[in-house]
Amino acid sequence: MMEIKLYDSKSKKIEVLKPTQEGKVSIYCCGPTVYNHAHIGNVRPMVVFDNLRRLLKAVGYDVLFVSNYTDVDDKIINEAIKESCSESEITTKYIAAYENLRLSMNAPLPDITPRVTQYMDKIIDFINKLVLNGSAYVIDGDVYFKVSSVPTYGCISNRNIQDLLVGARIEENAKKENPLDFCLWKETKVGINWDSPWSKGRPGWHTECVAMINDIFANTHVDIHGGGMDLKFPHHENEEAQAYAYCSHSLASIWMHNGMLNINNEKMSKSLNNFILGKDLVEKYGGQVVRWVMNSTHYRAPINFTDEVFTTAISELNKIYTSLKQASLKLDLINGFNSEMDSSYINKYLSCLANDLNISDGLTVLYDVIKELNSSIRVREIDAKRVSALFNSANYMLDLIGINKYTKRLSDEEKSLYYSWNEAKSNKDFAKADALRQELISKGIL
RNA sequence: GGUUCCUUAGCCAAGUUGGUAAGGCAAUUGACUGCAACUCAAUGACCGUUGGUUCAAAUCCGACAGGAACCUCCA
Repeated sequence: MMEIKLYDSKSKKIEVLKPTQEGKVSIYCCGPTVYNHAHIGNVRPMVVFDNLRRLLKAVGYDVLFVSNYTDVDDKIINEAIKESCSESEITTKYIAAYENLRLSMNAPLPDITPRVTQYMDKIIDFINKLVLNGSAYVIDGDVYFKVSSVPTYGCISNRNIQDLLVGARIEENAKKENPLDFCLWKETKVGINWDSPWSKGRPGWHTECVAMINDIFANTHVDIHGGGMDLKFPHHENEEAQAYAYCSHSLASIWMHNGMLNINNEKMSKSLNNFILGKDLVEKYGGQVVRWVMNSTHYRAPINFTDEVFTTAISELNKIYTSLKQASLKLDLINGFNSEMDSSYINKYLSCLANDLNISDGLTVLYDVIKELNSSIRVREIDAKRVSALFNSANYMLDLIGINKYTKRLSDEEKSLYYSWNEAKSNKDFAKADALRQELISKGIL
């Protein structure tokens, strides 16, 4: 099996993926808090981890991909109050919207999508174990995690407790033993809440993922844990700390973080009023173009969205599909399709992707294929075997990064239309030829 | 204040272990074409600035300039 190399945020090195179970890879990716439509920042991890999932499957792994929905949160409660409805009405609505968005981005749903509300017993149980083993403490119905109980605290985000304390804001919550301690359970009187040994309340955000991983995956461990760069601290740091406190080992073999997204060189934020929803962008350009743009920059680097990058993406996709369309047409006319691929191109492509998902590098291989394809269909009599292999290879490469394959085939009627056009041309009946050409174009055949 | 990261042609962008820079878009020129479109070919980089290490640096080390993220909810 081809070796997969991925950058691990914790070791700060590119590591070879060594799954705990032979032939199987487990991935957990922090999902959205479903209080609103997903913004384009949420779209990036969809794409990045879907690319990873596709690659792992392509090289032969059995992949278990889990991503949660945070459906208990202050923002959800506030939204429910604002809309005067229940929390679950809010979350149901936005989970559906999120799933639609995923599908429009050609990112299939995860294998499992646990929700906090479904795991409340497990979460309470998990917190309780941390209280019992002394790494968490209870004050007035709240439960806090004791950061000092974990000597490795800071290992994910490369911080030390000293620096964090210096930089910490003045904490209004005087109840905590240490300003860095974070809330695992919070007593609450507003909004939805659950009974617990400590109070009626709800869990803190940082504890849900660990508790769910603990329940879903064996040994409180996943091969790959992913999310946005901004989750490194405090979210992932706190997850890791809880895992250590709970079972004395790391939560994940590889911690992957995708880069952020800027709009015209500015951070996307509500205050700057440059907040773009995923659905709006998809409506404007289509999921394929958006995905192509996201694929064009390495996943760890920030992407800057400008109109120009979308214009470029449209040109690039057009060029590729034009080539595939013409090749398909030529093959279709002579029933020249087979299922072969060019293994040399494919292997080269795979090894680019296997190197920490270097899609840019991989695209050079795709462009090589397209170039050869274009040349090979311009001859009088095409080599169907070769053209087909190139065509299939390009399609396969596109699919690996979540871009649609070209699959259209001509009907007999469409074929005869094409022949009529050729005939008119050879008869030098250009008026008729132009009319037929127009028809072929409007039918998407040319 | 602390911690990271980035700066490669008009634009996007790759560049594991140092050996004089992939690719794409746009542009110009040419070829092909009934006219187009498509396609093919050709044409571009003192790798932010400046010191240093080295036979050799975009790649390592230092300084400077500019930009970004995190340290608080955030993908």
